[in-house]
Order: sequence, then structure tokens, then C-alpha cells
Amino acid sequence: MEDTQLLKGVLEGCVLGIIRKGETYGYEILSVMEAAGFENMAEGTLYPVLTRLDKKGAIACRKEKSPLGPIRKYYSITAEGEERYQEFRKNFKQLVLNTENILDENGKGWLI
Amino acid sequence: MEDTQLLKGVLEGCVLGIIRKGETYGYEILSVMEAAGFENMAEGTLYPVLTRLDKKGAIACRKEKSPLGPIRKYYSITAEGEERYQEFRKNFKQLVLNTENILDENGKGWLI
DNA sequence: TTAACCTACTTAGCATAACAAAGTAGTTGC
DNA sequence: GCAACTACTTTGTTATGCTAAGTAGGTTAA
Repeated sequence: MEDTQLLKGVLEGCVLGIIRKGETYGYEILSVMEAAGFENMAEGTLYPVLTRLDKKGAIACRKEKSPLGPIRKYYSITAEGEERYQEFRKNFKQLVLNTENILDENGKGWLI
Repeated sequence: MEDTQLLKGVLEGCVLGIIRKGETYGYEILSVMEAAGFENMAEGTLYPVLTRLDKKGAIACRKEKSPLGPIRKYYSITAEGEERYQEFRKNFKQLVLNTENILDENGKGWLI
């Protein structure tokens, strides 16, 4: 990412957003993020997020052998995590609206 | 703000966005931010942003007596700052699109 | 067989930036 | 005098993304 600070807070919400669509593991999340446009996501960035979410009880973990590599840690969302996700969604939307209020020059709509 | 981390990176861009509309000072920027929806912005958050932007050469500073209080520091945007602002705008738009890619459930549009 | 290259997770140390809390000061009005 | 508003400063704390390195299992081809 060009502006690393912009990612703060958004990353955790996005990871929750991916996991809640179905059980998945770190390496796969990484590729989903990249496909969504988050380029050059570092592994050292993502894995600590997963550990953090796990500690907070927002996701649950299950280990399973991979057919083509070392063991995988599969994550699924918890009720607590779903709640946290909805909260993030609300906050993010508010942030975008607020920012639009300020950046918008002609009051016509969204960015250029 | 509820989710303080979300502000990171956005704040600086917003402040630039406000200053580029016309010379202004900290206390006034604070009220514009609040009017735009950024509630409870702490002064201890904003003023360091201004100092930072000034150090980077993104804004220029001029002191002037206030008609009803201590001295004001008026800021205006520089060419360097305008460049930085356009960069932020681009990055923020990209971030919103990427996040939308992930959070969007029905592919219909933006959030609920 | 060994080197290269995927897959997959871990960890240590650093930098950034928002916040809380407190302080300093000028002005106005009770 | 003192409260309330204006206006800027500073110190210390915390969260979190990044770099850079490491560990390990599997496959493929020189």
C-alpha cells in the first residue's frame, strides 16, 4: 500500500468481513485481500491481526493438515465477531460520509 | 470517535482538504471537522497534525492577532500540499473501493 | 540430491499517529 | 475575582501496520 496509515482499523474489519463469509485460513485471506485491491499485503501484517482477533474472541481457530504444505489454521467468525463486524461497518460508513463532506467540492457525489 | 484507528491517515487528508478551500486556523478547522461529522475531535489531536503538515512543507503559517482571544496561526496550502492532497484523495478512493469489494454482500452498491 | 519455488505460519523490533490530560494565555461579562 | 470562551502547546500512552527475518512441508526439475 502507498499510504499505510489509511489501512489502520480497516484491515481488521476487512479480515472479519472475509472470514464471516466462510471458514478460511491466513494464506487464503491474503489472496482475497489482494484480489480486492489491497496489493502487497505483508504476511507479517495479516497474521498478527488473526492472532489478535482470536485473542479477543472474535474468531475461532481449528488446525488442519494442508494437502500441499504445512498445517493450516482455519478461522471462523463467532457471535462476538459478527457484532464487532457490524460495528466496524457502521463506523466505516460514517467515516466515508464525513470525509466525503469535507473532500467533496461540488456537492454532487463521490470523488471526481 | 468510536473507532479511533479508522481516523489514521484520513485526518491529515481532511485537514488539507479544509485548508485548501481557504486560509484558516486550528480552532476553526476543529469546528469544520465537527460540522462534517467528526465528533469530539480533541485539540491534542488536531494541532500536532498542523505542526506536522507545516514541517513537511504542505502548508504555510502566518500569525495574526485574534479579535477575541489569543493569537491565531493562519494556515494556507502550498503547491507541495496540493500535490499531497490529490495523492490522498486517490488513495482514499482506492481504499473505499477495495473495502467495498470485501464488505459488499450483494454486489449492488454501498453499505446496507 | 539439491536447489528452487510454492505453500503456510511466526516473531522481533520499529515507526506512525490519535488520544487523554494537563497547561498557558488573551478576552469578555457577571 | 472568576467563569467561560477562544486559541495553541506538550507529555506520555497505546494501537497497529511494516520490515525482515525465520521455520517448515511439499513439488519439480537440473
